[in-house]
Amino acid sequence: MTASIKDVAKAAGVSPATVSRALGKGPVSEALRAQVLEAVRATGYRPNLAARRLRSQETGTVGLVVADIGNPFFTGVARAVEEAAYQAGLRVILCNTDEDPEREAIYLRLMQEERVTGLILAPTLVTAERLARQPLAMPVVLIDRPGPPGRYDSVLLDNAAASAALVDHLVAQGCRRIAGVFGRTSGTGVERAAGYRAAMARHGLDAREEFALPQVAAAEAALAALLAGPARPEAVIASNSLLLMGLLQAIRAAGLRIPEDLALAGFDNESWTGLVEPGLTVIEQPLQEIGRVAMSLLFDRLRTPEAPVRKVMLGGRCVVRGSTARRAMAALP
Amino acid sequence: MTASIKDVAKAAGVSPATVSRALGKGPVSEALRAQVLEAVRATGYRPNLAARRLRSQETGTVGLVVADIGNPFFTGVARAVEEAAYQAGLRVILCNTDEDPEREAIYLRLMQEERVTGLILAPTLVTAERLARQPLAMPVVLIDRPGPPGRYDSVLLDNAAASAALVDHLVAQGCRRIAGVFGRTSGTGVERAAGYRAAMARHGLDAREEFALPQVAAAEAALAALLAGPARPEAVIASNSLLLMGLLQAIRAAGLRIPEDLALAGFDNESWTGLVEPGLTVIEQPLQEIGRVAMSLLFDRLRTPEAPVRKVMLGGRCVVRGSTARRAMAALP
DNA sequence: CTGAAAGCGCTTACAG
DNA sequence: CTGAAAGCGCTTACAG
Repeated sequence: MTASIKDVAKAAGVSPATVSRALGKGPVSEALRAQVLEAVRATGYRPNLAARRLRSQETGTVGLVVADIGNPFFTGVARAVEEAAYQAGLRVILCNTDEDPEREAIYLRLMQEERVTGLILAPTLVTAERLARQPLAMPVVLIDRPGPPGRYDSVLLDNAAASAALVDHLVAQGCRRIAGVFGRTSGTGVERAAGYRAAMARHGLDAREEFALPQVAAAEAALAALLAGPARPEAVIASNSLLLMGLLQAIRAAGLRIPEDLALAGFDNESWTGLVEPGLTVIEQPLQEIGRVAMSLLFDRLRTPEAPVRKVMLGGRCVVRGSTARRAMAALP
Repeated sequence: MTASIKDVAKAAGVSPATVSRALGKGPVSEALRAQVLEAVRATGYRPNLAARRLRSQETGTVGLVVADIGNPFFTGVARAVEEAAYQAGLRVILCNTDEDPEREAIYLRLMQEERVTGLILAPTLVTAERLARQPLAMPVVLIDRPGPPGRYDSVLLDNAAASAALVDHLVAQGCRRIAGVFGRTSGTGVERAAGYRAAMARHGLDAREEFALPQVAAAEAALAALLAGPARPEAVIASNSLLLMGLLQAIRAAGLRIPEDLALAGFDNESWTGLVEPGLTVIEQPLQEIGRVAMSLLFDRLRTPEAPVRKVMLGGRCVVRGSTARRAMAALP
């Protein structure tokens, strides 16, 4: 069926070893190389990567395991990872876990069976905890979400600073009753909640937190809980874009005006956040940079396996829009 | 380093063949199977997929090559493909070409070298044409975009019907000068333009077409061209969501009201189209179904390679929103 | 620079 | 049911 290296060798009148060298980096005379390339063309030969990997014990493959490839955050990071991998002559296997720890486990096992050179992983909370007990037997860089402290290289948003930036901004706009709705499947939600709490305390304000699944419907329930409470909030922060979208819909459905009745802010500068009325104030993450740094950490780790663990924290950018505008907000009591 | 099947065999006191059978489907006594599983646990053995694939000549892998994984259309289809593959015990290699024919060529070559069982492909126009001259040496199902006629199984939106539905709807709302902005990198844009043209002709109306790269900036230029023309359109149709977003921004930037000054409609029911003001009228595609049908066509093809080529056309759903509301539109001349 | 040979880690006829 | 042996398609020391 498909031509093998033997067929090419026969067609070129050389040994399989010479074909291999001509197509790889081995030393071959120009004359033979030309013969080989001609034979490759004639036979339509394509190397069998399974055989190459088995023999060379190098897969030239990076695994990228993310929670939700439909999330523009991960799409953006994936692009950067793919670009860096391409530059380095590596392939990327992209796996989407849908925030499901079971799928995560399946894919992590698969990555081992594929013998990937290294892995870039955005783990759920469940898997982050399992990683503490059952370390992965390959070089891993964590992105977006914290894992067990001090075990793996990682590149994260400075979540404490980002949450603080949102709180500071809202306080500057005159808000005092600021609530937060945080995703509960990832360590990121936990970190952003902690940052929010710390910032609120710094301002001498009471924190009011809800934890929710990263789903539109869950955000609606969270808003209902907040509105039902004693001191109705003047502003709400969402820790991810799905929750932000859910809150926006729920606030509209409740007939409340943004920002007059309720200011709204969140994470991730997705294009729709700038298209809705009013535009939503968000923390923009440096997607490209996260992907680039993750690959760079991975390459460093492969080069020097015993180097100390590195944790890189990147700053976000606060994009201010109408959803937190001061002049439009109701006067404080 | 990593345990091989020999290590497991030694630990279990059996031959490598028995280990292989115990982990696969071969006939093994219950006693030996238990010993093997215990040895697997003890050694932390994970099969080497490269070796398995080389020996069995089956990769158990489906390639999915899409133009833009950041596009919710492809994300949705990819989910369905992945789900169907998972059910069938297959893996999916996801490749993102960014509408770049060169990257497409690289990935198609890679899919051959990976010896994928089959391929699901959404080709650019350039690659669709190349496919006519250089057929792919593996089972392929085309999705979303047409290829060379009669060569490959495919599952497509009924683009003519979808375009007609938009035109009919706009005509029913009282529009007559309906323009269209179509993506020019894919066969889909071409098909939707043809459907638009046919529907306009059926109504006795003049077609007014612009072709643009699927980018926000290109949509702005297209709108400028339309507005600069002699008979300013009352409505514009966008053939994909990036163009739709670009048109929305450009119309707003031009200070025009939707739908009073210009009605707007397009393809793909992305969440933001329902969140903006006014909501945008769009054709919703059956993403799940496209992915499921594609995999089913692929499986059929693998089973019966000589069966006649099949082309499945799925209907879209017209989601009517405020951007094409009649009462709000200006009176006709 | 070139070829013959070994071997990567599996699976699978082939005997028993 | 079980084991010994062959071989998938490559690459890479090893000689020359």
